[in-house]
Amino acid sequence: MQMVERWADHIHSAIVQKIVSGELQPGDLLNELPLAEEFGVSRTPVREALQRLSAGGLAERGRRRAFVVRQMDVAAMQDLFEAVGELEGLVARMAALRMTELERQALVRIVTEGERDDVDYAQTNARFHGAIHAGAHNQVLLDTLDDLNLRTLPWRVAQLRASMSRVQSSRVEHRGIMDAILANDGDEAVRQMRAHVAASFMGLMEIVSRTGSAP
Amino acid sequence: MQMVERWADHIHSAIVQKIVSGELQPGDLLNELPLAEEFGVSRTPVREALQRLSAGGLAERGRRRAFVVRQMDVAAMQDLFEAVGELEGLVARMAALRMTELERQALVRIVTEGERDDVDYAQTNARFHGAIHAGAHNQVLLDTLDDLNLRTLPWRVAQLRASMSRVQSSRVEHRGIMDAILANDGDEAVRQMRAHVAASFMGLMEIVSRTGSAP
DNA sequence: ATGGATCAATATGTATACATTTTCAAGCAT
DNA sequence: ATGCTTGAAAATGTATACATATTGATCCAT
Repeated sequence: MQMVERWADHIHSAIVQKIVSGELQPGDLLNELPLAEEFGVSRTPVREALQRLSAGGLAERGRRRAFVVRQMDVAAMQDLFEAVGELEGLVARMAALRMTELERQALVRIVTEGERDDVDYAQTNARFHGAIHAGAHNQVLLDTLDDLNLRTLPWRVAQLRASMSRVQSSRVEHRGIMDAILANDGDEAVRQMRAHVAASFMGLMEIVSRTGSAP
Repeated sequence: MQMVERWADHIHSAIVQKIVSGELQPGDLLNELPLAEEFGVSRTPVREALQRLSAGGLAERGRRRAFVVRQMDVAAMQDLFEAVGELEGLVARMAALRMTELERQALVRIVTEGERDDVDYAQTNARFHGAIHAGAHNQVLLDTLDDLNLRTLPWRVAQLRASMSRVQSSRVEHRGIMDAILANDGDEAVRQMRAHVAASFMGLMEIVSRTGSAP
């Protein structure tokens, strides 16, 4: 009973990886035949993968009805980042009100360990937000937020490498959010989380105006 | 240059309609071959439609990897309804802070006309929420909320017919939310919108425990 | 009688061939 | 030179055939 991963799933994951890593950039063509040849399969599983990418917001239809890696103009980017910020705030407030004692201790551990100098910031940040998402105890909001965050990743990779100065202030913000949650202060958690997300997105708009173009 | 709708789109819309209208109920099989014969096409466009249904949360994989109309246990239902309530509240607050004067007047008109006795409540409710969604001026949140609301529809149809008593109180709630928005009172708009959505979902849990079952 | 293995049935996964649509360019008329 | 028409090229949309996997039942061994 060996379960072999289906090609459609594998191709989907592979293309997602290429998009969020920057190997595929917004506007790049996603034609079926070249992809099929690249993976050594027919167009059928490639089509399924592309349709899923489109449903997830990472691809859109371009000329000739072909899929392209999603492009976003400045307005769309602002909407996306604002949505993520508001949702992260919402989830942070819920976490502040209903996290279990175990989950709170795990959060403290993540923040504390993340303040060491030999740990990867990106991973710490992911674990931090992951812990809060889990603490909100709502699978639907978790999935929704994951989808939106995935859509921001292609635009964040460039920024992540550039601004190491963000790491130090981000650690401070993490601790501030953690304190608000530990104090069951939902409103304060919202405020600080919104500010944290906004700060994380700072400087991305100029990248958009360079790389992105209106669909 | 006549643009003929593609089968995949048509089939997708048709199945969505059947699901939200109750003709297809949670747990019902969505096998490819019967659907292909029903629409007089091959399995290919049917598969695309089903995959899109799954991505939209209206279908899920069942036995034999076949798709079925999505079932939800009580916990999943609570998560979904809570998510909708929180997001509606979020959007209401944003609308209160940034609706244009024109949009505010349109909202007043919708609420006022909705209080007449010869108009359909479901339509009025849809127009009311649509106006607020638009007033939030964020396409991403609008799309997200539309997706989640669509997922609640299959469970609301039964309820909508049953409880006519909700109409009167719902009108009062609409006016309360409107007043908060007109007063630019974001926090009050959140509170009232959450209460409104929660009241709209009242009584659905028992339907879940009858119809739905754990996946 | 029960447990497990094997095999057939059925539905999905993939490959391939054909149809349709969309671009783009070349050519003609104005 | 400009604008429209026409047609060929290329990509997606659909149909069909084949491969694979899952499920359920039957048969055998204990």
